Amino acid sequence: MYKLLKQVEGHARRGEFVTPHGTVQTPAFMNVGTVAAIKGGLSAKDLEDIGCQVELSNTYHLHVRPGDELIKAMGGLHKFMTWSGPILTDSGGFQIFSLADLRKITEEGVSFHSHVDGRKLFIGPEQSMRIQANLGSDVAMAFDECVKIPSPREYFESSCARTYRWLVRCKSALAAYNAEPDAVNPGQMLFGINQGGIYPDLRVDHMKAIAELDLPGYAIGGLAVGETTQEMYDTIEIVQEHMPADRPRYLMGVGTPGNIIEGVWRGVDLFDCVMPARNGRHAHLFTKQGVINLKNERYARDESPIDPECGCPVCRRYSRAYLRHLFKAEETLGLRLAVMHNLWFYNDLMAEIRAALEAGTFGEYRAKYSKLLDTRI
RNA sequence: GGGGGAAUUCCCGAGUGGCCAAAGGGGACAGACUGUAAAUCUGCUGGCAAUGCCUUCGGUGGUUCGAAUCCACCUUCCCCCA
Repeated sequence: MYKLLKQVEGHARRGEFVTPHGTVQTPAFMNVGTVAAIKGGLSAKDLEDIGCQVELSNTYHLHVRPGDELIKAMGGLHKFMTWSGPILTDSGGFQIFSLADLRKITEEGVSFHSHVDGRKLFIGPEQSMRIQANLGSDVAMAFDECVKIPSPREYFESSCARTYRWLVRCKSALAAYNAEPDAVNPGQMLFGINQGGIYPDLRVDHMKAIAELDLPGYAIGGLAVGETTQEMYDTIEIVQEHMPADRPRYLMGVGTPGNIIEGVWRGVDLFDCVMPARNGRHAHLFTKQGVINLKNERYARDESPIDPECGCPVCRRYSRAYLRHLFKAEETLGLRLAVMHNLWFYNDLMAEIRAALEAGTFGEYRAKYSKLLDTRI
């Protein structure tokens, strides 16, 4: 359930999203732990410490290993990973894009060759819903096809139509699975996903069609996969007008801090991205002054924290020089601390955005930070 | 005392007459990363007025049209025998 608290400048919204495992203050960033772990060595406890509201895991990856049946037998994903807050699971649709060389699509669904051991596995709408029901996440994402940009318009047309048919199947399958007596999380919600590349008419037609299915939330998918940043922003702007205002809006896989500010400006409530974790592991750190690469020689004797304006546990204690040393020495502590800082930065960014929305100063906040935060310094 | 082997560009190491500014690896330096096959991948690593030129393969001298590569001596290091 989504409650709009305040509609402000642009299309930006301050709201609350209620899930079976707690209420999410939106706009919010969802922290990506694909295999029920934040890469870089963060625990569920760490997620609590860095202000994470929602954890995100992946259907395909957890199905491959350790198996969704096993997780169900262990009491569901929340209990398994000891995260008691909201969890959203992605459907495996993104793997149609990212594992393009290992899969084949048909109307029924997608057969993958496991990236782990090569074995064949089939995921269609019903399988994706079954897996997500077994995991017991609070939000199950529809099984969609994330199509690379550029692709021929005809491909987007047929893919969108198929993704719509898959969504109808997802809706009835998930309802059935969650009505079973041993359902892990009977209150699990299904979000539909809009596709259509950067073709405005395809995007709008698809959005209108899936909106009629009256789902608890909607996502914009298929962006940040090859188009320009401006095309991405334009697409969000065009689609958001047709997204139900009383449901949460989720921009999948996006993005940089600047992308998030611009997404909020265009009415998005939920975000997720691997960037803070992956780039953190690569010593690429976000600060209020811009982005730094901690491996650069100029930080070798820098006694200051990663970001003087940051209040995270890492910045309160360690110097750039020490963290750089950890990276150069390939100590895993460096990865952990860097990811911790970056995720804190993202969650803190969202808190600042929410505060600015409440104070009516988001326009100024956007003007100050939208470009600055993505700039390499 | 006698015999044998080795010295290569930041490091290790290939190279035994021209295709060598010199393989490969490491390190260093830098870049990429957006619903995670990513603690990964890419570039770069003698100098310069740069489709070419200069300096460089322990040192000095020599052979040759041409030497990191062949010869002589020197220096240093390693191994074996006494």
